[in-house]
Amino acid sequence: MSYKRSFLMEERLADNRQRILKAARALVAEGGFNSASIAAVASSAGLSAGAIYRYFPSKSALFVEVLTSAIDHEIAILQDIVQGEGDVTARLRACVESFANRALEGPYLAYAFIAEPADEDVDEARLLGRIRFGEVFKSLLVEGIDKGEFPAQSIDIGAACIVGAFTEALIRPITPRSKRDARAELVEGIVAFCLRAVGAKVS
Amino acid sequence: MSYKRSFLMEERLADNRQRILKAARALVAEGGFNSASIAAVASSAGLSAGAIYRYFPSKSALFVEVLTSAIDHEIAILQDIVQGEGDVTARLRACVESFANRALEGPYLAYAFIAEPADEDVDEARLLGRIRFGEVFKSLLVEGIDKGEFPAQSIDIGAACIVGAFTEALIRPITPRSKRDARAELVEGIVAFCLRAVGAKVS
DNA sequence: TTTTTTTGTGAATCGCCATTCACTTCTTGG
DNA sequence: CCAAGAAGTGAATGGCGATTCACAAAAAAA
Repeated sequence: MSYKRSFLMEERLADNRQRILKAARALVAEGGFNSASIAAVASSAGLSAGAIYRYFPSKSALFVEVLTSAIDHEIAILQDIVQGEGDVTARLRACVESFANRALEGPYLAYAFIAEPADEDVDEARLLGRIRFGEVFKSLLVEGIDKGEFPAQSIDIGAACIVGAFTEALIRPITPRSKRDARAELVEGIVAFCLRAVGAKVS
Repeated sequence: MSYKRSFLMEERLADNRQRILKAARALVAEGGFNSASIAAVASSAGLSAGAIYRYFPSKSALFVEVLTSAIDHEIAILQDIVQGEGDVTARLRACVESFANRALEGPYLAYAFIAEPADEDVDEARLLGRIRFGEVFKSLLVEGIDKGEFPAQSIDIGAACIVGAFTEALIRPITPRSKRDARAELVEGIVAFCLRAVGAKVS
């Protein structure tokens, strides 16, 4: 009597959902939120506009998920580095480098993470993401100070400043109309700035 | 034959224009771009919506002007400090303090300067503003390195990072839903971070 | 004062999308 | 194969707010 989704059906549905997310991510990545209308996402995912609403209650819910999962991924990478080996200075360096490099890959996506305005809900997710990035750096700062690698300093402010510093330095090249060469130099410059800022010994 | 505006008329028109700008600024300052619809600006300036278009060709033109003139003002203040007395370190400190303090006064306006997304045109103006802020810090960095107060370092990146650092540190408290106490501490923390970052001697 | 030009009004238009919905197409269970 | 339920479609709807426009009020010219 009652309808029961076959395994294959379940798969297909799940797959659709993924495809929607992926399409949305890709659109944001290459053109910012503006170019990511429901219609565009739908067609790019090979579905109709209406179908999107079988998977997500609203546009912002969709993009919150896009953002959040991208951030999750990013944070996981950073966490790995933080929990890794080496002195705190080296790990801080690695975090900044890693983040910066990835940001330089997908300009718009990073831009969207960081700066592009959108929905209230999406913005909230973004803010949360920043805070989470901040936490990662906070933990490094605490450890560094503990081990005497860094001088005493305000943890919260320092963490926010680090996030802000590389964020801003990235946004200029990230921002639409500009080439990005000298990537390595840029990243190195940012790293150096951050290390000096926290008072790391090896500059 | 041809119509010629009386002096009083000219005055009144100029005054209207100013009132529109002021209303727009005020609205942005207290509620961000969202709450600054043409209708709102108009009524707050004591005019009809249609009238706005006699003074500005479009909404974005209006807001570009709001933003630009606010930034001009800000830059002028910083320039003054830069051209002032004292060693470079002290002036850098003064710049960061000054900017941060003013940002903390009018949360939303600063937020709008820095982060709130809007029109393409407005964003462009914002980007330009950031670059201009960057210039100010660049000149300080150059001077500081020249005089041996700071170690050699990448000027452009350093300047961008400074702008980014205090910007981010300010945005969190600036962002709508959060109290802001401990203002002095925050500002001091940011200053300290920036000074360490440029390698200033007195920390 | 009458005429002409400019300024001001605010309701109607217009464009833009997200969201909905009546309908079609596919799945499932019999 | 058929009936019932689920998924998918895409044109219509609806809301929002910038922009326009036919008209009214005010100011200058005659």
